[in-house]
Amino acid sequence: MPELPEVEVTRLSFADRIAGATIGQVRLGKPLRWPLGCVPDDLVGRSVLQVRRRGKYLLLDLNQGLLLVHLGMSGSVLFESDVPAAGVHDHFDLVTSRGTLRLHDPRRFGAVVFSDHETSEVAQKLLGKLGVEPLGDAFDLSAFTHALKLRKAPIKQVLLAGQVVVGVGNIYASEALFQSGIRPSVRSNRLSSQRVLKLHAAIRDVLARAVEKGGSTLKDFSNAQGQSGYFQLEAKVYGRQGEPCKTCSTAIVAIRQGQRSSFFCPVCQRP
DNA sequence: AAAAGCCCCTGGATGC
DNA sequence: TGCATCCAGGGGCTTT
Repeated sequence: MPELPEVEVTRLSFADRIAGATIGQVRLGKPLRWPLGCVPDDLVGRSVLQVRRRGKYLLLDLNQGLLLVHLGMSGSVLFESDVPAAGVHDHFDLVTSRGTLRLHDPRRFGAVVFSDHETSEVAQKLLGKLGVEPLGDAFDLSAFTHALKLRKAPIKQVLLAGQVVVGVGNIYASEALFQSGIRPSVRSNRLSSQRVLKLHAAIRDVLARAVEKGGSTLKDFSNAQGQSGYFQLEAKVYGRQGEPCKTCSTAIVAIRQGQRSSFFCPVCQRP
């Protein structure tokens, strides 16, 4: 499932190659989560300046306006000079002078949205409430500590909500909490400053290592060159319920939190 | 304002 | 073999 590392790995795998490309044609498949927000032909002739990332969104800056691309649950992007004929799950093709950018998304929770400006209403609706970038300088310990003090929900759900810190989805929230020895059910405002310190470091460490490994390919994630990631091989708790903890051999436990599964070691992660 | 629950979607696993 | 059911979860939306 694309979280920050998968989106960043995707970005890195095509940003340089698409920069400077001119859009020649746009093809739409089945509807995605939201409509494109402009007539496809309006994009023809514009050029792609650069590709940025905000949380789990890819931002394609055009010489006029920008495209916000979200991979949802099952999305992946391909950017090649020659792409095969569109399949039933290929819902967006941006044909450019340097290759075709294709969004493949079986479950169609993903989206491609055009906006005149990053500060426009449509863009702010998607980006406006996002928390800080965990791999950036703005993710500092004191602000993180303060933000967690203001929340009473379980820490796992506070991380997933993305209003304090972005990009941490179900896999990396479980892994970061394991690495910092915190049980997912602990209330955010009850965490000691010592534990917040560990969690802060663990989030950065887990996400950065996942980017280095090319992300996690649980099912079918691949980058824009079709390459899989390998971080799933390093998962300590995610998807390992009943299996022995790699640190203490205790069976990993799965619980439900907010319609999502959480995984933890009952010995290594204390309430 | 925060928190909790609902819903969108399809493929794969499971059960009868 | 076939069919029904459940589950995966990002995240915006609505309700509490």
